[in-house]
Amino acid sequence: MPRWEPNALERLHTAAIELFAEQGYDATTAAGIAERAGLAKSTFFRHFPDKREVLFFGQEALNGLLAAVVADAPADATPLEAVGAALEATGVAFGPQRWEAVRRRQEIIDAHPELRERELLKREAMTGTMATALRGRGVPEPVASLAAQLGDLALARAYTRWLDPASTSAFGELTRQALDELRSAAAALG
Amino acid sequence: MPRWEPNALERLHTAAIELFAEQGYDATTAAGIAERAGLAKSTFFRHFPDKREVLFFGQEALNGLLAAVVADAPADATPLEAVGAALEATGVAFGPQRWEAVRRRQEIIDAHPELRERELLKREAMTGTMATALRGRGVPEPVASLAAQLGDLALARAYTRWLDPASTSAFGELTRQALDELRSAAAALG
DNA sequence: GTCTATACAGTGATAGAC
DNA sequence: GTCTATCACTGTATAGAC
Repeated sequence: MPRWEPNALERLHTAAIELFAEQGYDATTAAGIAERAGLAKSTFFRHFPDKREVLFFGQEALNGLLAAVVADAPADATPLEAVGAALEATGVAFGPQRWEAVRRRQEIIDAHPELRERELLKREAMTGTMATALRGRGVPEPVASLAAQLGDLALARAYTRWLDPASTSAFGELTRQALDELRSAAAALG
Repeated sequence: MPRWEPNALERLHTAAIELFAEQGYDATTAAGIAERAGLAKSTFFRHFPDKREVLFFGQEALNGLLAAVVADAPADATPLEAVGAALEATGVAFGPQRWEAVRRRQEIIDAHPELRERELLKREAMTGTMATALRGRGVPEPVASLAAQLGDLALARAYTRWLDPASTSAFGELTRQALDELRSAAAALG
């Protein structure tokens, strides 16, 4: 029997979500999260570089997924088709049963500029990942960056629609639709 | 004669730049900046909401400029033409005599993730400003957001080139060139 | 209306022990 | 990998000086 319970990281994540819901983000301290998880404050900071990061748990995995899907797209796929495949793949994180949790999390982020900042950094990382993967496919600049940016914008628009209580479409359908709209708009721009 | 020296805000800004150059960003405290400026720590936080913000002094003015130029573009200008005019207008902040200061500032930002975050937030604000101004011209979504994003990407690419010591072009020329490249790439995407 | 003084909660880092 | 303990610094709040 170990001297401490395993899965400290996940317990901290869960405890944080609970406390944010109960007390709000600001009123919740890192020490309080650790306590709820049965750990010490310093243990929190060992697992998460700062308090904000606990809300972006799992983002790195999503990044790896994006890179893999873009890289593994058919050789004759256009840049936008490869990006579209990547966006659809992110749907694994946005099943119907996760809607409520995702919505609550996003409300917290939207209400706190410091969390908006962190979110933008994560989005930039995702966009950069897609651009790099596209260049790995031989797509030249500035096409790679542009396609990745279009993907980022499409993902953001799909995400917003998915969170809209009035919407009923699956996430994959929304990303496809958003990217289509943007491709048409791009073609009409110049 | 006033009981205190005027321009506290600018003095703080100048002192901060100096100390960042001398000691690095991390080793410089808000109290140290205030002391160098002949002020108290609490006065620093009266002028800047946090330590990072001292490096983004004047960003709001640039935002207002973007909005005005997009709004005042000729009635028959396309969305990208309006955006192009806005990007060229930002050139006032990037004259040759400011190159060294801008370069030093950017080196500090690039070396500190927390400053990268703040930079992304400012960029998003600029992009949002342009998109809103375009909608004000009657440009529908998602064209307005797309054009603004293209502008953001063009600005970023022009900025990077302008900071490249090997480059000699004026900022306005670089923005025009970057936006042209992106328009071509967008047309070729789908 | 701008600055100062002081006290305070919380973050995040660090060092040493189990 | 975790704990305790300590610490500098950030950022807020308050009350007051000029």
